[in-house]
Amino acid sequence: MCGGGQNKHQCGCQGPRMERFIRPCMLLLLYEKPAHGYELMESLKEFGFEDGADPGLVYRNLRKMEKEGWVESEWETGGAGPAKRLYRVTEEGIELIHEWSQHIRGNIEKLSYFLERYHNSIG
Amino acid sequence: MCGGGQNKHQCGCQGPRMERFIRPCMLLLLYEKPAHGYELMESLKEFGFEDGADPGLVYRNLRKMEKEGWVESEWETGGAGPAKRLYRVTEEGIELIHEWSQHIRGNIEKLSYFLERYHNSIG
DNA sequence: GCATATATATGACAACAACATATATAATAA
DNA sequence: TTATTATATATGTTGTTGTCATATATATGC
Repeated sequence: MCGGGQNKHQCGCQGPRMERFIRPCMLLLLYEKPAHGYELMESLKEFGFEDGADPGLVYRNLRKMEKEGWVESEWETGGAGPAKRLYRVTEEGIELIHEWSQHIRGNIEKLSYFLERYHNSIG
Repeated sequence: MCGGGQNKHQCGCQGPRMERFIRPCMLLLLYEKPAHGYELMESLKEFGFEDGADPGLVYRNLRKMEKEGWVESEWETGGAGPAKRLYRVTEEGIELIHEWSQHIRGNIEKLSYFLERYHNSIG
């Protein structure tokens, strides 16, 4: 999210990065429409990955989530360009989206508490 | 925040953890009142670090932030118990709190976008 | 023929949370 | 008196992860 690299920001604060936020985003995108990695890199911009997500991050997460059984893939040959691996979310992955949403809700509350407290003491 | 360890949750989702959220929280606490590490471990509970933050995490972050010039410390001997290192936030650290708050605001927006989209497609 | 866009993949490195453990001091309970 | 607990700081080790660089291959446009 921030902290140098492709999602730079000006201050030296380096955080918080919310590293694994990319995973629920990817699952939700795949729920909406099966897609391949290159496509996800683009559409992740909508979730705040400003310059498009890092390819290594996307592909490795897809591999890992497939290993975990959250997504499944099939090769798509015969289209334009090189062969693409089409991913779709599994039932298990869909359950995970629901659980993740709960945690994201909790994280919003925690971040909001920080902001509230910040305003009361400094802001 | 979640993802195993001291801040466990039941689902296997492992994220997002928002790792470095501890740093702005520590700075804000030190702005409100100079404190030592052991004290911070306790008061971090108020920010959602449920079982109290990990000692290693707290002390290493204090060291690192002192190295960066965001906090400064002095030994406090002569009280009850072992000597404690009293930390206070520097001017530079205070500026950082402001910048961090902006990013936290941004992160809330991103997480909220996820939730909104989640509700529109599944929830 | 050559550059570019598309598409997937991996190697290397640094940052960080997580967990375990070591240390010392004072107060309290047995 | 001894053992235990609370206080307080610190470090070593491991696994995960983001980041960056790079390798590979295919199709399209110039």
